[in-house]
Amino acid sequence: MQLEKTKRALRLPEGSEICLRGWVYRKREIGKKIFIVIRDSEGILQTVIDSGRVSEETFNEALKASIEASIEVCGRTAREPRAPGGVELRVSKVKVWGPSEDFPIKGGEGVDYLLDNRHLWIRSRKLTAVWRIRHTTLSALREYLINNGWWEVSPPILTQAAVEGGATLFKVDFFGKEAYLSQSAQFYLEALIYSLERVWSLTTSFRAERSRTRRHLYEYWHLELEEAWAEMRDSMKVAEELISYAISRVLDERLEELEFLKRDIESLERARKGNFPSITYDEAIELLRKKGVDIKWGEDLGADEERVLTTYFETPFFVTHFPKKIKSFYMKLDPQRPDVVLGFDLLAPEGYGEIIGGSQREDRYEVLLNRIKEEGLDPKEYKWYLDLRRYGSVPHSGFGLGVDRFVMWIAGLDHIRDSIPFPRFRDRLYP
RNA sequence: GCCGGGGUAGCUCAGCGGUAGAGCGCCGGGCUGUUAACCCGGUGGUCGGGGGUUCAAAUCCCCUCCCCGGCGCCA
Repeated sequence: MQLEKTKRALRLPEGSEICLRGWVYRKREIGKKIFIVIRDSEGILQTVIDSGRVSEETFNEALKASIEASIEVCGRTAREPRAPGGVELRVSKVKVWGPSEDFPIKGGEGVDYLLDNRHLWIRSRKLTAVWRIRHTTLSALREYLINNGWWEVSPPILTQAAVEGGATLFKVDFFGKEAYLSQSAQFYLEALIYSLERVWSLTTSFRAERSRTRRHLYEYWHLELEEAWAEMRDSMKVAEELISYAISRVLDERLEELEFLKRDIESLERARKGNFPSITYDEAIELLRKKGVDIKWGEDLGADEERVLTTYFETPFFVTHFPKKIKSFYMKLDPQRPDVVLGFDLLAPEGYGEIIGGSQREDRYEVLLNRIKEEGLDPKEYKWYLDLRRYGSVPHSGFGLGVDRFVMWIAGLDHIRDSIPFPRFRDRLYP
């Protein structure tokens, strides 16, 4: 008999003889019949073991198949309106591969308990749907870049210095020297454009900031890219195409999973079309004041401000030209207005907030050196980074995408922890 | 780091000075079409930890640990 997957089995002709391998998702014993709903990587399917039609030995084997036991069942498919999905498997043979002790997750458990049992909870149907959406998202992001002439490179994770400030780095012992886990590959990508011009990397980034929000991880997946000869607007165009392409692929390939998660598709359908609006920081301040928000020019946009701005747009939108005081030293100053930088954020709608941060980089040696000094940083720490402006500097721009946040928005999750199988956040290191 | 909420049975919670409770789970029994099956019976506790007040503390006070939500930081 043919080994099948649950999802395919639903579409086979009635009476097909097949075997299924999977895990016991639900089990109901009614008198002389046992209903076992089997779960595999594709979905679920109800199976029936009827004591009148199988040997006593087979029936007893089915009795042993407790929740989450791994089993193999063989039988004949049958249309059955009473079964979920309209098809069930009438079983002739049962084999328990790995029995299961009393499974700790029954339904109704709290957040803390589920996180302590994350290694078991990740097999839930909800999280499985997220993993599938995450896979397609990652695959689409890569595909876009590969098909559009971007070179994938591999920057280091162990680094010597900070990209932005030093307070938020995880320190590790590098044989007696202090080393840090990378919080961004940006500087390394900037170095690599002199060889490959358009480069990207997908790595974990680390931020040792004790965040208490639903949008922060200490260890997160960071897609970064950097392009030579590109101005800020060029980079924004790439961001828009990249995001809308990935959303489009997820809508095409993961509709079932989005529906299972009860995701409202409307917002994604609008985003797949691109054409993200763009406003300047100045315009953002103006819009906020119109809505009665008390904010002065020069103040950073916080969560409350982002929420208000979101009400103006139904797609992701850009905010550009921030005051230089609230942004990093490496962002290029606007030649027309040296009090603002050529930086941009991309904010997702529905309250999901910033998913991309990028900028044109300062490519003039003297200006960059002065900016480093202005920020009270030590130029010696940035020696090699400054060198890049001494040997054939070019205008260049780039950005970083928070992959987990992006997945969180696509899947409509209410917490970033569920966008990744084993989240590192708060004080959680187990499992 | 700051503000707020909370730790009581395996799980979710009620009880808030006077003999520790419910639902679910689990175990046993019944049932040949269940959908988180149902019905009957059974099982279940350092009331997060330490100290104090009191005749008496899960309950009041102090210290401490842990969890959740929000802000800040950002992606």
